Amino acid sequence: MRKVYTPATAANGVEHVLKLLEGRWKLIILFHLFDGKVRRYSDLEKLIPGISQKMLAQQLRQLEADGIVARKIYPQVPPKVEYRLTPWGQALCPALDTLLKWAEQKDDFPSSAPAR
Amino acid sequence: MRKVYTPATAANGVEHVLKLLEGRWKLIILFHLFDGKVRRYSDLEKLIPGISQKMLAQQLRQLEADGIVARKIYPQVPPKVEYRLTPWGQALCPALDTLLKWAEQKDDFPSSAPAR
DNA sequence: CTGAATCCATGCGGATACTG
DNA sequence: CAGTATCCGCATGGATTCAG
Repeated sequence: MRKVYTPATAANGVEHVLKLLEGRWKLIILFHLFDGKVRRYSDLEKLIPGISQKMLAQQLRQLEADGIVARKIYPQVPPKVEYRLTPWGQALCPALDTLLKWAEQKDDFPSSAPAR
Repeated sequence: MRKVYTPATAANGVEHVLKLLEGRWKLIILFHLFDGKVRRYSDLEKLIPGISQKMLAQQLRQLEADGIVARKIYPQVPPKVEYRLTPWGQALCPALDTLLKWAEQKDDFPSSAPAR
Protein backbone atom coordinates (compact mmCIF):
# COMPACT_ATOMS: atom_id res chain seq x y z
CA MET A 1 0.00 0.00 0.00
CA ARG A 2 1.27 3.33 -0.99
CA LYS A 3 1.62 6.14 1.46
CA VAL A 4 -1.46 8.30 1.73
CA TYR A 5 -0.91 11.89 0.78
CA THR A 6 -1.81 14.40 3.42
CA PRO A 7 -0.50 17.96 3.24
CA ALA A 8 -0.59 18.26 7.00
CA THR A 9 1.89 15.52 7.70
CA ALA A 10 3.76 15.60 4.41
CA ALA A 11 5.83 18.57 5.48
CA ASN A 12 7.75 16.28 7.78
CA GLY A 13 10.34 14.51 5.73
CA VAL A 14 10.37 16.46 2.50
CA GLU A 15 12.85 18.94 3.89
CA HIS A 16 15.61 16.66 2.76
CA VAL A 17 14.37 16.64 -0.82
CA LEU A 18 13.59 20.32 -0.78
CA LYS A 19 17.15 21.06 0.21
CA LEU A 20 18.25 19.74 -3.15
CA LEU A 21 16.68 22.81 -4.72
CA GLU A 22 18.33 25.24 -2.35
CA GLY A 23 20.96 27.46 -3.78
CA ARG A 24 20.68 30.78 -5.44
CA TRP A 25 20.79 29.54 -9.02
CA LYS A 26 19.36 26.05 -9.03
CA LEU A 27 15.79 26.88 -9.91
CA ILE A 28 16.95 29.31 -12.55
CA ILE A 29 19.13 26.65 -14.11
CA LEU A 30 16.32 24.13 -14.00
CA PHE A 31 14.01 26.55 -15.75
CA HIS A 32 16.48 26.72 -18.59
CA LEU A 33 16.50 22.93 -18.86
CA PHE A 34 12.75 22.84 -18.76
CA ASP A 35 10.85 20.74 -21.19
CA GLY A 36 13.70 18.39 -22.01
CA LYS A 37 15.81 21.19 -23.37
CA VAL A 38 19.49 20.42 -23.80
CA ARG A 39 21.98 23.16 -23.05
CA ARG A 40 25.70 23.49 -23.32
CA TYR A 41 27.72 25.00 -20.52
CA SER A 42 28.28 28.17 -22.51
CA ASP A 43 24.58 28.36 -23.34
CA LEU A 44 23.66 28.42 -19.69
CA GLU A 45 26.31 31.00 -19.03
CA LYS A 46 24.73 33.31 -21.58
CA LEU A 47 21.18 32.51 -20.55
CA ILE A 48 21.80 33.33 -16.90
CA PRO A 49 23.17 36.84 -16.62
CA GLY A 50 25.08 37.49 -13.45
CA ILE A 51 26.10 33.93 -12.69
CA SER A 52 29.78 33.24 -12.28
CA GLN A 53 31.57 30.25 -13.77
CA LYS A 54 32.18 28.92 -10.33
CA MET A 55 28.56 29.02 -9.32
CA LEU A 56 27.32 27.59 -12.60
CA ALA A 57 29.73 24.69 -12.39
CA GLN A 58 29.11 24.11 -8.70
CA GLN A 59 25.34 24.13 -8.88
CA LEU A 60 25.44 21.88 -11.92
CA ARG A 61 27.71 19.45 -10.08
CA GLN A 62 25.29 19.34 -7.17
CA LEU A 63 22.23 18.93 -9.34
CA GLU A 64 24.06 16.15 -11.11
CA ALA A 65 25.08 14.46 -7.86
CA ASP A 66 21.49 14.68 -6.69
CA GLY A 67 20.24 12.93 -9.79
CA ILE A 68 18.28 15.87 -11.14
CA VAL A 69 20.53 16.85 -14.03
CA ALA A 70 22.51 14.66 -16.41
CA ARG A 71 25.80 15.64 -17.99
CA LYS A 72 26.97 14.37 -21.33
CA ILE A 73 30.53 14.92 -22.41
CA TYR A 74 31.62 14.83 -26.03
CA PRO A 75 35.27 13.81 -26.14
CA GLN A 76 36.48 16.30 -28.67
CA VAL A 77 38.48 19.47 -28.98
CA PRO A 78 37.29 21.97 -28.08
CA PRO A 79 35.27 20.27 -25.35
CA LYS A 80 31.53 20.09 -25.61
CA VAL A 81 29.33 19.31 -22.64
CA GLU A 82 25.58 19.08 -22.64
CA TYR A 83 23.20 19.26 -19.71
CA ARG A 84 19.69 17.93 -19.56
CA LEU A 85 17.20 16.79 -16.94
CA THR A 86 17.22 13.21 -15.74
CA PRO A 87 13.91 11.34 -15.65
CA TRP A 88 13.48 12.42 -12.06
CA GLY A 89 14.39 15.93 -13.05
CA GLN A 90 11.75 15.78 -15.76
CA ALA A 91 9.25 14.83 -13.12
CA LEU A 92 9.99 18.16 -11.52
CA CYS A 93 8.75 20.06 -14.56
CA PRO A 94 5.09 20.18 -13.52
CA ALA A 95 6.16 21.73 -10.25
CA LEU A 96 8.37 24.24 -12.02
CA ASP A 97 5.53 25.05 -14.35
CA THR A 98 3.12 25.65 -11.49
CA LEU A 99 5.70 27.78 -9.77
CA LEU A 100 6.17 29.80 -12.94
CA LYS A 101 2.48 30.41 -13.29
CA TRP A 102 2.28 31.53 -9.69
CA ALA A 103 5.09 33.98 -10.26
CA GLU A 104 3.25 35.41 -13.23
CA GLN A 105 0.07 35.74 -11.23
CA LYS A 106 1.70 38.23 -8.94
CA ASP A 107 0.23 41.29 -10.61
CA ASP A 108 -3.25 39.83 -10.34
CA PHE A 109 -3.15 40.37 -6.60
CA PRO A 110 -3.29 44.04 -5.64
CA SER A 111 -0.83 45.28 -3.05
CA SER A 112 0.92 41.99 -2.88
CA ALA A 113 4.48 43.04 -2.25
CA PRO A 114 4.50 46.43 -0.52
CA ALA A 115 8.27 46.72 -0.85
CA ARG A 116 11.06 45.77 1.47
CA MET B 1 -4.07 41.17 -24.19
CA ARG B 2 -2.41 39.06 -21.61
CA LYS B 3 1.15 37.90 -21.87
CA VAL B 4 1.56 34.60 -23.66
CA TYR B 5 3.10 31.87 -21.56
CA THR B 6 6.22 30.31 -22.98
CA PRO B 7 8.56 28.33 -20.75
CA ALA B 8 11.51 29.26 -22.90
CA THR B 9 11.27 32.98 -22.30
CA ALA B 10 9.49 32.88 -18.98
CA ALA B 11 12.67 32.14 -17.09
CA ASN B 12 13.73 35.70 -17.70
CA GLY B 13 12.06 37.86 -15.10
CA VAL B 14 10.77 35.32 -12.62
CA GLU B 15 14.04 35.33 -10.75
CA HIS B 16 12.80 38.25 -8.76
CA VAL B 17 9.69 36.42 -7.64
CA LEU B 18 11.56 33.19 -7.06
CA LYS B 19 13.90 35.00 -4.71
CA LEU B 20 10.98 35.56 -2.39
CA LEU B 21 11.02 31.83 -1.65
CA GLU B 22 14.73 31.67 -0.96
CA GLY B 23 15.80 31.05 2.57
CA ARG B 24 16.32 27.83 4.39
CA TRP B 25 12.96 27.73 6.13
CA LYS B 26 10.52 29.55 3.90
CA LEU B 27 9.14 26.59 2.01
CA ILE B 28 8.90 24.59 5.21
CA ILE B 29 6.94 27.37 6.85
CA LEU B 30 4.66 27.68 3.85
CA PHE B 31 3.96 23.97 3.93
CA HIS B 32 2.71 24.37 7.46
CA LEU B 33 0.37 27.15 6.38
CA PHE B 34 -0.85 25.09 3.48
CA ASP B 35 -4.50 24.83 2.77
CA GLY B 36 -5.53 27.97 4.59
CA LYS B 37 -4.26 26.67 7.89
CA VAL B 38 -3.83 29.23 10.63
CA ARG B 39 -0.89 28.83 12.97
CA ARG B 40 0.33 30.65 16.01
CA TYR B 41 3.97 31.52 16.43
CA SER B 42 4.43 28.83 19.03
CA ASP B 43 2.70 26.31 16.81
CA LEU B 44 5.19 26.87 14.04
CA GLU B 45 8.01 26.66 16.52
CA LYS B 46 6.87 23.21 17.56
CA LEU B 47 6.04 22.09 14.04
CA ILE B 48 9.45 22.97 12.69
CA PRO B 49 12.12 21.21 14.74
CA GLY B 50 15.50 22.82 14.55
CA ILE B 51 14.41 26.32 13.66
CA SER B 52 15.54 29.10 15.96
CA GLN B 53 13.35 31.93 17.15
CA LYS B 54 15.44 34.34 15.17
CA MET B 55 15.00 32.45 11.92
CA LEU B 56 11.32 31.82 12.43
CA ALA B 57 10.64 35.47 13.15
CA GLN B 58 12.88 36.69 10.36
CA GLN B 59 11.49 34.46 7.65
CA LEU B 60 7.96 35.26 8.74
CA ARG B 61 8.74 38.98 8.59
CA GLN B 62 10.07 38.59 5.07
CA LEU B 63 7.19 36.47 3.88
CA GLU B 64 4.88 39.07 5.35
CA ALA B 65 6.71 41.95 3.69
CA ASP B 66 6.53 40.09 0.40
CA GLY B 67 2.79 39.72 0.67
CA ILE B 68 2.79 35.95 0.95
CA VAL B 69 1.91 35.59 4.61
CA ALA B 70 -0.48 37.63 6.74
CA ARG B 71 -0.03 38.30 10.43
CA LYS B 72 -2.89 38.90 12.80
CA ILE B 73 -2.23 40.20 16.27
CA TYR B 74 -4.69 39.77 19.11
CA PRO B 75 -4.14 42.61 21.58
CA GLN B 76 -4.29 40.62 24.77
CA VAL B 77 -2.14 39.25 27.53
CA PRO B 78 -0.47 36.96 26.96
CA PRO B 79 0.06 37.93 23.32
CA LYS B 80 -1.46 35.86 20.57
CA VAL B 81 -0.34 36.11 16.96
CA GLU B 82 -1.70 34.12 14.07
CA TYR B 83 -0.15 33.52 10.68
CA ARG B 84 -1.95 32.55 7.52
CA LEU B 85 -1.43 32.80 3.78
CA THR B 86 -2.55 35.90 1.93
CA PRO B 87 -4.64 35.43 -1.21
CA TRP B 88 -1.46 35.49 -3.25
CA GLY B 89 0.10 33.06 -0.85
CA GLN B 90 -2.90 30.79 -1.31
CA ALA B 91 -2.29 30.92 -5.02
CA LEU B 92 1.06 29.34 -4.29
CA CYS B 93 -0.52 26.22 -2.84
CA PRO B 94 -0.89 24.35 -6.14
CA ALA B 95 2.81 24.86 -6.73
CA LEU B 96 3.65 23.67 -3.22
CA ASP B 97 1.43 20.69 -3.75
CA THR B 98 3.12 19.77 -7.01
CA LEU B 99 6.49 20.20 -5.37
CA LEU B 100 5.45 17.94 -2.55
CA LYS B 101 4.31 15.23 -4.91
CA TRP B 102 7.59 15.47 -6.77
CA ALA B 103 9.50 15.03 -3.55
CA GLU B 104 7.49 11.94 -2.77
CA GLN B 105 8.13 10.51 -6.22
CA LYS B 106 11.81 10.30 -5.51
CA ASP B 107 11.84 6.63 -4.69
CA ASP B 108 10.05 5.82 -7.93
CA PHE B 109 13.19 6.68 -9.85
CA PRO B 110 15.98 4.14 -9.37
CA SER B 111 19.44 5.44 -8.66
CA SER B 112 18.26 8.99 -8.46
CA ALA B 113 20.52 10.42 -5.83
CA PRO B 114 23.75 8.40 -5.69
CA ALA B 115 24.89 10.23 -2.58
CA ARG B 116 27.06 13.25 -2.10
C1' DC C 1 35.22 25.58 -24.54
C1' DT C 2 34.71 23.78 -20.00
C1' DG C 3 35.98 23.88 -16.29
C1' DA C 4 39.19 23.64 -11.43
C1' DA C 5 41.64 26.39 -7.89
C1' DT C 6 42.37 30.04 -5.05
C1' DC C 7 41.46 34.13 -2.34
C1' DC C 8 38.28 36.81 -0.05
C1' DA C 9 34.00 39.45 1.45
C1' DT C 10 29.41 39.17 2.68
C1' DG C 11 25.72 37.61 5.22
C1' DC C 12 23.00 33.67 6.48
C1' DG C 13 21.86 31.31 10.17
C1' DG C 14 22.79 29.35 15.12
C1' DA C 15 23.16 30.21 20.20
C1' DT C 16 22.18 32.93 23.86
C1' DA C 17 20.24 36.52 26.53
C1' DC C 18 16.79 39.92 27.29
C1' DT C 19 11.85 42.29 26.96
C1' DG C 20 6.70 43.82 26.80
C1' DC D 1 3.60 34.16 24.44
C1' DA D 2 5.99 36.34 20.93
C1' DG D 3 9.23 38.29 19.90
C1' DT D 4 14.06 41.62 19.64
C1' DA D 5 19.15 42.20 20.30
C1' DT D 6 23.75 40.75 20.00
C1' DC D 7 27.67 38.10 19.03
C1' DC D 8 29.93 35.12 15.91
C1' DG D 9 31.38 31.03 12.86
C1' DC D 10 31.08 29.18 8.72
C1' DA D 11 29.22 28.42 4.29
C1' DT D 12 27.85 30.81 0.19
C1' DG D 13 29.05 33.04 -3.51
C1' DG D 14 31.96 36.69 -6.34
C1' DA D 15 36.33 37.78 -8.92
C1' DT D 16 40.27 36.26 -10.76
C1' DT D 17 43.63 33.10 -12.37
C1' DC D 18 45.15 28.83 -14.30
C1' DA D 19 44.51 24.39 -17.05
C1' DG D 20 43.20 20.30 -20.28
